[in-house]
Amino acid sequence: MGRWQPDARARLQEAALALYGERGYEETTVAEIAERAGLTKRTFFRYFADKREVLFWGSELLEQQMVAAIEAAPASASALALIGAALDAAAVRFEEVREFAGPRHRIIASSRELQERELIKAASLAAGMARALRVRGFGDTAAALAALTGTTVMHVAFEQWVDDPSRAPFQQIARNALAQLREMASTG
Amino acid sequence: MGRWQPDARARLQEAALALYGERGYEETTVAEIAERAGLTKRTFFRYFADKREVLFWGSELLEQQMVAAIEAAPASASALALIGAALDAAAVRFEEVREFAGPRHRIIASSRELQERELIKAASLAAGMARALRVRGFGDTAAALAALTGTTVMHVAFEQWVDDPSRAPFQQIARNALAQLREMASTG
DNA sequence: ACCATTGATGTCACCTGGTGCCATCACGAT
DNA sequence: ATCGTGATGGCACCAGGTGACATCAATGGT
Repeated sequence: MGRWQPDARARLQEAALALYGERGYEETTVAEIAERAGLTKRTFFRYFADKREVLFWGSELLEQQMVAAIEAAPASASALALIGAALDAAAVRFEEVREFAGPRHRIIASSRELQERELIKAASLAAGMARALRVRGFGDTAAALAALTGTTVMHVAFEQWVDDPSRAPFQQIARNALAQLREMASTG
Repeated sequence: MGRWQPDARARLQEAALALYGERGYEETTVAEIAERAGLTKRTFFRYFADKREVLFWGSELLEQQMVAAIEAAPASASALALIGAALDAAAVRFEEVREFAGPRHRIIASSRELQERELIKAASLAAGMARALRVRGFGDTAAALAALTGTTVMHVAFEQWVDDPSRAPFQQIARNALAQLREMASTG
């Protein structure tokens, strides 16, 4: 045994999730999170850039997997077909963390600061997908439109998926949403 | 003359815009903004909820006008046609403030905090438009997809419009972007 | 002219998020 | 045993943000 317990980062994440859930995000102090994890405020900020980031650590992984799906798809695919592939990749990730998705989502929904952070993560994701689409030869406008449409579908599908009593798979919900959007855009 | 100069809010906005532009957002202090406006930090926070909000005051007006456009459109309109009407309304507002749009946009682009705030304003706008679409009889999913698609098109069009050397009208750029999105969604 | 009310502002104390700097302590390598 | 090295603690400090209270100008009534 050493001076330090292992997994300081994970302990801080667990403590934050618990306290944010029990007492609310704004009512929870970084010092309290650190204390619950057996650490100090100063150490918290060595692992996470700010009080919000502790809930979003690992979001780069989702972006990487969605971008990788775009890069791996067949060359003949249309822009929205590539977005569909990225959403399938997101579905894999979401199902992995389904257990934590509900509580985490409720916490985020309760705080404007946290919603802001989630939105900029989505924007970063869209920027990454747009870059991948441009690499595949799509123009700036087409790439941006398709990538942002991807985050739109992901957002709408996520809201339906989380807390869905029938526990339908995210992939199915997202595919339906994307199909509905295509239908909407091609008629009228 | 009285103790108070008039237009405290406007003076604070001007001071903030100037200082954010000259020295950068993060390098500017609320106390400095207030001092430049001949006021104090405490008074700044009576007019604006936080340091970011001073750049976004009046954004409710845009939302109101876009929602009103949705409410005023003919009953036969499709969801995306209503979004097109809302974008036309946005075009009117944007052209009114074209003079300030460039500097303001560059300031926002320079700061993550400000980008977060802008994103949540767009999300609020989308929520407002979705509500209006539901009132018009569209289902939850269709309303959310269409409204978020509207903010997507607005965002992409805005980026092209601001600082565009040819000074093409926002309405034209947005209509082109929406048409391109429809095209993309209906093929492939 | 005098006074009470009201609303905008100033003053002060305080909390919290966040950071820089340096000290400390356990562990592994030599 | 000693010497780094890396993770942590401690402390001072700044800025954003808020609550409570004081202050002062304009207004209106008497």
